[in-house]
Amino acid sequence: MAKVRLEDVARLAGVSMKTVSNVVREHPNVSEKMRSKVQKAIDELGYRPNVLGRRLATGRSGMLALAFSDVSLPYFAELARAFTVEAGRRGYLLLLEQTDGTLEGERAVIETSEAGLVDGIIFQPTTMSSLEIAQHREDVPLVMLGEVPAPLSVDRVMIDNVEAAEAATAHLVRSGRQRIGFVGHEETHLSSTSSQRLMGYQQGLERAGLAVDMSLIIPSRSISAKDAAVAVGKALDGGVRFDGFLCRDDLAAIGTLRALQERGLEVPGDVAITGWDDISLASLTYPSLTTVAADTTALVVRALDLLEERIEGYVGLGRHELVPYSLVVRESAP
Amino acid sequence: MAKVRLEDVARLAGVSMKTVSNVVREHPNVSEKMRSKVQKAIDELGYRPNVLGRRLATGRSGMLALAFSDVSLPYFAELARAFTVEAGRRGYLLLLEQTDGTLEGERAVIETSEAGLVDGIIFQPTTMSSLEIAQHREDVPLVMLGEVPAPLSVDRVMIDNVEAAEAATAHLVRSGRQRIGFVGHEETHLSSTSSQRLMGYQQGLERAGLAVDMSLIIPSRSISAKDAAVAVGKALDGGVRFDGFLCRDDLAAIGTLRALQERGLEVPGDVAITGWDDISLASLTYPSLTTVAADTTALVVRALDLLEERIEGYVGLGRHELVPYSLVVRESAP
DNA sequence: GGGATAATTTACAGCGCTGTAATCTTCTTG
DNA sequence: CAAGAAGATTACAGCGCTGTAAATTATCCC
Repeated sequence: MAKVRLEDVARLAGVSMKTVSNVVREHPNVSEKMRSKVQKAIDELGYRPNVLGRRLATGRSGMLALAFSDVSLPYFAELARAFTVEAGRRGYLLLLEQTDGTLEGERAVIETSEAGLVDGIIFQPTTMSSLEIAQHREDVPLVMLGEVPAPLSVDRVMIDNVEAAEAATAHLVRSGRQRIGFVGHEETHLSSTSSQRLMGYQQGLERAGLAVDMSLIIPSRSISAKDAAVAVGKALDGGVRFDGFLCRDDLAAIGTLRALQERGLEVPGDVAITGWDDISLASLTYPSLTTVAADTTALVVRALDLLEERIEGYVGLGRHELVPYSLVVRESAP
Repeated sequence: MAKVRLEDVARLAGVSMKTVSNVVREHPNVSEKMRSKVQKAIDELGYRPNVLGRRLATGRSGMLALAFSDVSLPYFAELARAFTVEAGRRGYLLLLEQTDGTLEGERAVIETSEAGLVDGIIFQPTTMSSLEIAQHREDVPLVMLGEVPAPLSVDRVMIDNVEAAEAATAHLVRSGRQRIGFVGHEETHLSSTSSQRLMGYQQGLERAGLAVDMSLIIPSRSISAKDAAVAVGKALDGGVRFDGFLCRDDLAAIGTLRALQERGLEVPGDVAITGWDDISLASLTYPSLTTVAADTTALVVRALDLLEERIEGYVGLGRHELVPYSLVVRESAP
């Protein structure tokens, strides 16, 4: 079956192309008579509008790009799901782009976004500088996610990482922990995410009158459970004692948990652990993880709200919004 | 800065649009003189080709859709990552579609694919019937993934689930397990995936001379670690004894692990567990999971090979291919 | 150096659709 | 019942690009 075009339908129905177009798009000013006549032709021919043609004509592609480092990280996977669903509800399709957290990858995202393929882009950078982000073509609406400093001109949605980290630290302190470690940040090139969480950790300790002990701060070769396990294991084997861990994210927490259990330490008996992100597996480890949970729904909704406003033509300084978070208390740090 | 079109570049460089187009696409027959002249104009204007225009003209969108139930499931997230990367290597962008495993969702995928937006689609259905899949418009190349029976006309890549399940079962038997349970299939509307794995489980038991005991077969309310944990917990609390579990997937295995640990049972001492998918966290649970690992790279590469061949115009009966798998032996079932 | 061949470059028609503006109907209302 | 308003329909240009085929220029060989 050759492809059916708008024109074919118009010819069969004996009306103009525009009328068919109006019927297809449910334009209000179409008489019932026309509508049914055209609909009949559409059904008969099995016509499907070609999205590309429409998009060229309207200048809207109906697609959004979602760009972050790596979907295989559970937090991003869950974020991707939430965005796909909500974007779908708003009539957009989602293009997935991964940057691997590299500068090249992030630049590629910006490039792609300029090719007119997508109407807007939701971007969680890891390394790109705020300056460079600000220089992207202004005609492509962009909303940032995450902790990288946002240029004044760009919208951004995040949670207050410093505050949340401080709250989690306070929670550990409250349960009597004194030697609280921090695990999972990068060994070099600290990301903004890690640095804000570290800052909150430090504040939390200081506010509790505890000294920051550098030997308790354990970086990880990569953002993964495996490397966190290795790093924590090495520290433990090196004789460092901990009674609590503020982990940069749930993956680090899972790695930490394993490193402790391998060595016969009890969680939370000997050591308490908090994670970050509240990935769905966080409630299924044993013990389950106490973790910082961003209000993902709010995050997604606000990000898309801001993006749609930009797409509708809003101009103005970047709006920098915070969405709520909560500390979900589970077994690993009651 | 208003958008720059091909025509603007052509005018500035004093050449035809087609020549600019040729330069942009690195067409071989362009003289060096022309190339540099045009390139200069391109740089001066900051021209970026508009992908939509190109695609309308060539009839190729350069996009592929990847459709499955839910990216937030780790296996799919990891699959999505592999596909994005490999598709990117081949010059395609990936559109993510989620079906939630519902018939509606799966139909929507087929619909979208017909709108000419994507050049092809990689689709892992859960419930759609082979007949209905076969009826999709033939002009949209489609490659199936997974265990749903594939129509004769459609390409499909999978691993031999029955054989793999049998192998995993045999592995459990070999370590002396006698009361091996199966966990994680649907309570009603068994998916093809579950049913094939159950079949392999049954074969494995029978071949070892063990009887199939229905009380050891534990369905789960949903494909999730949480529901698997609940289901297994209920069985254990109901007095059913197990010394091994073949789990439908790693999530079920994680849930099972937790259910056992909560009740003070040792893994693998009292009970051995195998999972399926080898998600990245499988090596970081404690104990780590023995699991069936599909050769994802091969899967992705073959799926894209087949799809590209279809896009290039290959017609012919559906090719049904198997890719290798292996049983990764870790702590949960040594 | 002339004719033939190969290499470049160009003009132009679309790809499939929608916006605009113009035209034609139908409906109100004094 | 006619004039004007409102509603429905249409013709057509054009979104930004590339394929085709024709036109032009360069290259080759005896």
